[in-house]
Amino acid sequence: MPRLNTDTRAEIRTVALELFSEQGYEQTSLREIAERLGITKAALYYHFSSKSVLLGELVHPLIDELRAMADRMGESGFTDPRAIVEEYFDLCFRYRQVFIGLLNDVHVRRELELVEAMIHWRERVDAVLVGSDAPADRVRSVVALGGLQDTIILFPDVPAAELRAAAVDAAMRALLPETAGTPAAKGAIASE
Amino acid sequence: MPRLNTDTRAEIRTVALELFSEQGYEQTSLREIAERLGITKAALYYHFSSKSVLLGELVHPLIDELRAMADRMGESGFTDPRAIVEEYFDLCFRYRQVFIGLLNDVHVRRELELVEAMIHWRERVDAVLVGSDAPADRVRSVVALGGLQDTIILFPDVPAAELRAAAVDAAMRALLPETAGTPAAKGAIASE
DNA sequence: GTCTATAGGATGATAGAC
DNA sequence: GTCTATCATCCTATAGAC
Repeated sequence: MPRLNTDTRAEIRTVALELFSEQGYEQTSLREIAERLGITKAALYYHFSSKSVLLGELVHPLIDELRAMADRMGESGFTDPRAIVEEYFDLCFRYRQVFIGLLNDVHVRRELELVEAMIHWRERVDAVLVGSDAPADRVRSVVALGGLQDTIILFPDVPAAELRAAAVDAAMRALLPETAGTPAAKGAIASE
Repeated sequence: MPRLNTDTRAEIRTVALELFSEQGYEQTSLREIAERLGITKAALYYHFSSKSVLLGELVHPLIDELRAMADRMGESGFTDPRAIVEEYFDLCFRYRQVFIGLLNDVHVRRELELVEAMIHWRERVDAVLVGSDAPADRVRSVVALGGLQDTIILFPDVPAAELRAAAVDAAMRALLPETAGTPAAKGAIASE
């Protein structure tokens, strides 16, 4: 019989994200998800045609937002490094459960062909952040954004505002060209 | 019959590391490993008592070295931030296949109880690198070391020396306290 | 050291009743 | 929408022959 007053589809997504994040995608069976909801695997298949489709619905919103962010850069005047770094932090933070639990999962990256997408995204962002596509320069951007992400994973209990301020600050310094130490070196970057 | 002129045990380790890195630990079956070596699963079990033990033999050397590095800090005079960051880069680089392929695998981290180990390690290293255990300060260390790791993953084709120079440099800047821009702020850190 | 054969179990997915 | 029952497939691991 139908369960009362519930949006089963949404509940499945919620439980799936929880379990995928905790245990990994492959290590979580549809049986587990169904059991926690008090339904059967077959009912689950009524709502999602496959395990992979369920995964996609969890991850795609983040991917889409990342893509939209990259699109907005370059086109419009969205080129201020600090603004970009801050927005990237906010995006990672908003989707932190997906970020931590799913984007780091080997199988998820394979299944959704995420590696190429992310590399491509990074290339575009790096170019704007350090104004170069030479590896020696892009390294700075990778340290900045990669390090930024890690703070969200490693400090789940630090208040968001405090974390954001400290992390963005450190990331901005990582972005500075090698001749750093001279605050005026790149105007908007070095100033606060 | 025994295969000629081969060290099967070592070959298993090599092939396992390759496949685990490419596909993830759980996604790689012992059948696959055995097939690639031209032996059977049963032979594999002769050399390694379980899949988990095989995994442990691949990962433990790295864990041990990380631990040894943390032990050397504090005790002896091994406290120069740049030296620590450089050694951390070298360690990550030397074990990059394990680092990229296994430490990022959810199931591996679970199975080897790696999360607590890594968090503990980071706490000790952070304290030496930024001289504080306040989150606002530790963030700098996390950005520095986390970002450093990412460069190894994202730039597999950049010559090691070039990568190291650029990555360590960016990481060192991320470590600077918020009042950065004044090169003399922390002596050895800011100078090159 | 390596083999064949198999136990024992979990999994994703489907068919068809209600 | 949810169920029961089942399929086909894969897995880790073991027993015992050679």
